[in-house]
Amino acid sequence: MRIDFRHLRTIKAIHDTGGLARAADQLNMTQSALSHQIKGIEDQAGVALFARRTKPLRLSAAGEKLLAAAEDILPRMAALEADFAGLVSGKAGRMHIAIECHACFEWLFPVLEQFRKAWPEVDVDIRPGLAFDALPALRREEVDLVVSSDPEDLSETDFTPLFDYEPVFVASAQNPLAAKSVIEAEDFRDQTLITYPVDRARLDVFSQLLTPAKVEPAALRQVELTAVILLLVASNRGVAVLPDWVVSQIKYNADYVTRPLTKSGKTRRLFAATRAEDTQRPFVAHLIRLARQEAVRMQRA
Amino acid sequence: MRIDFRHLRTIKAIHDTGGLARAADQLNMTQSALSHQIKGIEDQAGVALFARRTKPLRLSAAGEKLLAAAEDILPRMAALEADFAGLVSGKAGRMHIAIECHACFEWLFPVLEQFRKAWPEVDVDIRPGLAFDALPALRREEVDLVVSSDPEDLSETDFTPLFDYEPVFVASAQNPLAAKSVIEAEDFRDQTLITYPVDRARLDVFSQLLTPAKVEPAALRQVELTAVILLLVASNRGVAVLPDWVVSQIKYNADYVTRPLTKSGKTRRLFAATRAEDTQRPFVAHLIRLARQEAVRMQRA
DNA sequence: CGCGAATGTGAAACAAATTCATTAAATTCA
DNA sequence: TGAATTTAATGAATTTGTTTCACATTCGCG
Repeated sequence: MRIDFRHLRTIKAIHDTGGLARAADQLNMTQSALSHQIKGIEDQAGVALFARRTKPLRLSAAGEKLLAAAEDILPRMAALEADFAGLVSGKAGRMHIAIECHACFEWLFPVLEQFRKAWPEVDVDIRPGLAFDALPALRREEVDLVVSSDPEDLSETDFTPLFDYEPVFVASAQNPLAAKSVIEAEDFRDQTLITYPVDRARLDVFSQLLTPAKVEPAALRQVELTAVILLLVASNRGVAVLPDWVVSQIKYNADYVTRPLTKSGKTRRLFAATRAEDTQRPFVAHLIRLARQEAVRMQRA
Repeated sequence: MRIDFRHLRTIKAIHDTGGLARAADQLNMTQSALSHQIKGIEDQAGVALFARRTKPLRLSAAGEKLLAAAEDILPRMAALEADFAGLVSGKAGRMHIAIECHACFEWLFPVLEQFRKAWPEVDVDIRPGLAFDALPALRREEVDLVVSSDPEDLSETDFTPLFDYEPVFVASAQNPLAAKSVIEAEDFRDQTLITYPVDRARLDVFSQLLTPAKVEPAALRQVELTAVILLLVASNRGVAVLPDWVVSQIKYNADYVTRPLTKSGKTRRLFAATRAEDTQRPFVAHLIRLARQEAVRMQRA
């Protein structure tokens, strides 16, 4: 007989009530069961848990140690059960997010800030390094929501539209291309293109424009932060293609101009991908609602 | 099915080995048993522990929580088992001591200091407030050793002699009684008697002299510390009766004199009382040995 | 699409914990 | 002190729960 939670509860009840019979009552068992139980542990561990000389049972040194362990462990177990209860009731859960679209950090943070306040028991995180296989990771429950602009027709996966945007060309006012009213793929041939440090397939400018047109820019430069990209563009160190809302949001410098792109002039749409089973869960639906609201607020800006 | 240590071990093994079959192997069970086990918890708690979509089983949010609990609790349990092992092997244990003789603090502390170093895993303590019923408390395993000068013929209880002493009368050199070479019970009638704050029955001066002679001192004063008793005696605020070794040990002041007591001039003996079952345990026997050594050292002083 | 590896399932076998009935022991109180 | 009462221990029977066995199912990968 291995020591077990049952035994911890037993020793605690005996100590609390001061007797086998009362403890048995509290635990809804017979006195005999408890007697057998403690005999079991004593045999197994080879120590006496109680001083048997006296009639109301008293803890021995070993018994005190077991009791101490019980008082450590039982509350920890209660906490676990509370966790589970939270999970079942829907108040708690996990919301680990993968974003394929790098610029999306910009609007995601305020959304998550609101969300955290509304669902304090939900474990929120953004998982980096999944820009690639984010949808398989969603299916595998490695993450719980993927922000993506390339919906696939997967059963078990829902794509909820968040908002529409348009990739726009950004360049310094000094750049010769500023003179053109519309930018085409060929225009990139002699430019330094500044992008986020992610795979080409995940960048609208490549997937929508340059790759189909088989155009390679003169140089590439990868920059992490949107503000820094715009700074570099403004000082004519290169050109970029960013979602329209990013450009209108961040106005550190008026020295750059924006121009539509021919081929990808068409509107793109951003989606929240979730597992079908989760889409209706209260906190998942709420996060998506918050994200759409934030998008509206942002478009107005 | 209640959550159980078995389940904690299971979830940990599955996580560590990354598969049911391998985990089953590690736990010396069949894969099927684990499958049933997991299903059991999931049904009981109403949460999924694993993402079932993927083939190598992956933990779900609830599973992560259970794993976290396992990693909290299992080491605590291992510690308990180590405690028990120590208890069984005799390296660990409890040594709670009751002293009927109040002066004994004086020589007990250095003994316990040595003892603690020799037996770091034994829980050493001095239990106050048991000057009375110390022997019953010993039998009830409330304490493990009683320092007593009144051995009783109890089965199950051993009395091991520690050392002999003589209660001696102490008074200021200015006190008229200093002129007498031997002090008798009647001499206390017009004196202030200073004693430890314990029951009369536990004080040699009453049990051996005044109570049999039906003599009541003019006044009583109870003082906690031996050094303070001697201070008060030296400044002639009262007289006291103390074990000879106490008086010879503490020589803060030479202004007091010591005189033998007629009636109780006979030697008294101090014993270590232990439960018969414990007397031969290594650390119990060692403590008694240390105590006798300290007594010899002290008598020489 | 099918093979192999991994997991799930149900019935039966097995093991373990609990109960019932009773005994033994210690404590209380008259 | 001794009878009454409370409290714990024991052993056999029963119930409960866990594990195994044999087989079905699912998934991933070539």
